[in-house]
Amino acid sequence: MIEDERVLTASFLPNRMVHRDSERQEIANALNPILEDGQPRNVLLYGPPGTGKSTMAEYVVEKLKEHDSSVTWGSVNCWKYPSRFKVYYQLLQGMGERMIHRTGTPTDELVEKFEQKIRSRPSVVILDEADQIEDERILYDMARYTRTGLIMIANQENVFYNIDERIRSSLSSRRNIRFRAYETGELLDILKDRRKWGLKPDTVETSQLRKIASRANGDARIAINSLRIAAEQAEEQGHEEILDQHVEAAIPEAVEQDQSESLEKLNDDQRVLYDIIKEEDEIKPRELYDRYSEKAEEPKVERTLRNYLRKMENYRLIESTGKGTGTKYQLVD
DNA sequence: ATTCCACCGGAATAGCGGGATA
DNA sequence: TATCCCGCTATTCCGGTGGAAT
Repeated sequence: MIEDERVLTASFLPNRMVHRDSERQEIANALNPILEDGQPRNVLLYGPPGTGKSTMAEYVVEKLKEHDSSVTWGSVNCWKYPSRFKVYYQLLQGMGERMIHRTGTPTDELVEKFEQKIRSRPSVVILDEADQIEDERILYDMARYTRTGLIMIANQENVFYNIDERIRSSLSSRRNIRFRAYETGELLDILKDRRKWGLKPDTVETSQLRKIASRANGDARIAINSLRIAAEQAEEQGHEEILDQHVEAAIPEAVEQDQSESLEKLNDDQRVLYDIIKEEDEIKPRELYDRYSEKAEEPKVERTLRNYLRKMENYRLIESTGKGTGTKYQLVD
């Protein structure tokens, strides 16, 4: 039933981006100067998850490379790699630099190596989840390099509200490009595309795709994953085509997989905190600390818990409401 | 209006793991 | 082998903030 599994994953880079023409054009216009020895404008792509931000960033870079094969580029997920060292390490790895040790190497050495790599060449850096960056100098560095286009990706437009004024001004000429949630009809077109290249003919009906599209909440990642899961389940059960029951089961499964990925990134102590908040569905900090100290074998200090909680908020697993003494934590949703 | 308290998060620091060097 | 260096995490200390109580 499945023709090409990769096409049915959200990270697959399609050879055309449906319903994102103006966005693509805007990014290309901002970056094109690097091909003519000029200074590009930096861009910030912002919008909810599953709206094509990361995919579009890579897509535009691909097109630039087709135009000029000397274009070098790197991409980092700043959620997974938030420190200055890790960002440069990832960038260099992506550029084929394998001879770096993870420990013992000073960050400045990585920065220097990176500068050499991109010197006097057109280059692009993609910082995905840019709001998770822990060291502002990264942004400062990136804005400084000549002939280097910077694509930042975040959920919110106001990523740079509480960062240093000097850094903000060096990024001030950036273009903010909004990626809105997909309409159901647009998601349907995306799914049709994936069906064409990913599945054998006549295995899923358009009405079934429409059902997935309407339930995905404008999130293309959820939609595509749902289609894949439905196909996998149908295949597993030896069917020649996807049945409605497969579609029904696949959608919540896709949502759940999305969430459990985040949960896996928590350490034991963070997990304890998460479970307590889940139990209580709304809890004040004092009580949360106390309950945690009882449950954990080797409780961490309060300040550390605050760091954990902030991190978990960034992961969008929990959220806090109110300020000062009125603060309460709860699960997101 | 003033005081009090819970809460937040920045800055400095120690300890750890692990490569590099001599 | 002993020592140095590096990034990272957890910890200590503490000033600032805003809601609640007086």
